[in-house]
Amino acid sequence: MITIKDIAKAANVSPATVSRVLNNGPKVGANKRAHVQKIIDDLGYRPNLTARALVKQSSGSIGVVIPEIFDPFMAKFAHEIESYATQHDVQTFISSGHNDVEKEAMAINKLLDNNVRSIILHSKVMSDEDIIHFSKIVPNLVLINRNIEVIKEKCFWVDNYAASFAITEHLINAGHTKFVYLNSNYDIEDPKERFEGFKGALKAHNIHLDFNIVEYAEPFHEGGSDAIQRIIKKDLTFTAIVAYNDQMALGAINYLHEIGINTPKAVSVVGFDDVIYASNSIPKLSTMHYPITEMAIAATTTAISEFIDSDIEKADIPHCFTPEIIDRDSVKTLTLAK
Amino acid sequence: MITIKDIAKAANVSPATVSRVLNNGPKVGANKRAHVQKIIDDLGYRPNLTARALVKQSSGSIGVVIPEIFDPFMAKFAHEIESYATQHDVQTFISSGHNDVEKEAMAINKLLDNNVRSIILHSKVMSDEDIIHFSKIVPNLVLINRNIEVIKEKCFWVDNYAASFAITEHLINAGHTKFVYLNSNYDIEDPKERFEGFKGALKAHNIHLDFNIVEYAEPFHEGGSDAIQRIIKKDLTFTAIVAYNDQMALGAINYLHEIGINTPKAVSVVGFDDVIYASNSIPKLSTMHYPITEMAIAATTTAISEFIDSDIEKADIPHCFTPEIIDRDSVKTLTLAK
DNA sequence: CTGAAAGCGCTTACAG
DNA sequence: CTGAAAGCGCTTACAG
Repeated sequence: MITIKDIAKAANVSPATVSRVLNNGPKVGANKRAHVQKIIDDLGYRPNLTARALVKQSSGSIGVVIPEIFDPFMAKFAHEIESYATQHDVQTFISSGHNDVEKEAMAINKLLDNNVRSIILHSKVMSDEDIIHFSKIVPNLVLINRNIEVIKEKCFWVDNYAASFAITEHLINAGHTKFVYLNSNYDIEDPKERFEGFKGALKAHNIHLDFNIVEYAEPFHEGGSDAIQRIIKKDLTFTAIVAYNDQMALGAINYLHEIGINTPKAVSVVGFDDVIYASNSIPKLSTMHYPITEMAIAATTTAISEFIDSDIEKADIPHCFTPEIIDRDSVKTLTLAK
Repeated sequence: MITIKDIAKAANVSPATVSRVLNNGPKVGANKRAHVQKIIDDLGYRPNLTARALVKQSSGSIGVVIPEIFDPFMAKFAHEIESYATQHDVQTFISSGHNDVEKEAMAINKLLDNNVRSIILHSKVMSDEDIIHFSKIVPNLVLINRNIEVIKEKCFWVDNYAASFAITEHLINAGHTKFVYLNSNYDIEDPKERFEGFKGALKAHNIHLDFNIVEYAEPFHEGGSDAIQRIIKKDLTFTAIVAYNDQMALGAINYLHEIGINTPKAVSVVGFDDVIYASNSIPKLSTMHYPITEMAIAATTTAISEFIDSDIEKADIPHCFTPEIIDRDSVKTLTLAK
């Protein structure tokens, strides 16, 4: 391994000077700087980041803790964060928290042991108190999909209410009044907020809400399938399904297809998230586009802005994001008899 | 930050002794060991991994370089590697190489700068020479989905020929003789090997192969859709489609659906990989199950076996894997008139 | 069984 | 503008 001393020797300067040119430090003569730089290049020297991290008491890396890398929604987040961080020459550690408080805490601690400069956390299971606790320990804790008042400037979240309101209204504008709502059975904020948005839209249009029309299940393909199956058994009349997310929507569509009910001819369906499947399904799903890229950039910028050269004004970074309607093929406009 | 010196002072021993109990080192009296351990626990001391890595000239982390975290197939690989590594208390760095030789090399170098102990690489764009070059620089370079003779013991790959042969034969056994092959247009080994397997199966059953029936496209949903569209224009007769992978298969199924051709009634379709979509589509896709979990475990074991306590015999780790047929709903058995 | 000392490869006051 | 020196938090021969 070639070290800073080797360069110093070869260049006939002190290690301190080499270090200064490496870090674009001040007070190095132009000539000497060029000379040293040439030797660095010639010998292909690469600084040992571990040593640097030790003296600086901090590495040039950030950590990311998400529930599962495997989940396509999360994978996209991780991908966008990593890609943006890499552009700015910062290394990213990605860890899974598996939706378990203990495991998330463990992941954070491991990251801390590795002296990351910042952690971007996506947690739906930690309490506000847990997170506030960690925000005091972690050098720079940034949160995605979470809004905690006291650390608001480190939070990036989506306006679930407005988004759910909008997609429901989209259906109402298409003439639908008989709804089914397929909700997630996870005990977190998002399902509640989205359901509130749904209720809000119905109310705004004077549509009565019968709680019989909502079913809860795991927010995945199977869950959507199960939930709609339970609805069907109730023998209700409906023309539109609002699902908690795309996966549930797609699960419902598939179940309906199996029993001979066509989407969108017989029933319209909308999802939420706009995951990759949404545009590859039959029919292509109308849904709310989750601004993952924008959120990832905002969060990563906040995570790294303190240790990179950046001309981004913090004040310009948005914290609350509103998804947009992507209207594809799963919604039919009703022509009313009345 | 609480350091080893703080513990030493509190326990009235030398830092060396603390270090020894931390590392389960030899030659520490049981009493003293217990005493020191208690102080460590009480104070909640966590060793600084950066410092340790510096003196050991190597961290307890491994690096993973994959084309894209975002790709569900790759995300699964990354997930399985990370999860297995975490079980053994080793931290994982995940980087994207973006299918670009320069970027992959960059990712590897960055990982090296961070003193990872091993790198698991999934590269389809580097030449054998490039990889052999890196295998000399990287402490322990492990390859997935690649088989390079001279570093065979570090390689883990799939028998594409056998797998493709098997799934094609599955179709032949169901009575199909008129095929279409939708291939990837990537200039890498896999498409060639799988196509050879397809040809091999036809030959074994004396079925004539007209090269007119193969079309090339990007190995994604759109590509499958494009490719089958080109086939349709040729006005060929066929009852079965063998696709390079699930995404192309699904793209083809969707396009056929749009023009009113039903799978599997009118045409049977098989994929390859068994990605998550394959079991959530309409119809559920018959495909070859890629043993990602098993391969990830084998690769990770090889990557970390040298620095963890492990009773796994290296000789017991398989290197070549054969996918299995998963028969779902996209293949129809033909009852022949003849 | 235990401790004092050297050293891993850097950075950064400090002094000049 | 430049260098000698100290130190980041550990581990590990070496000596006893």
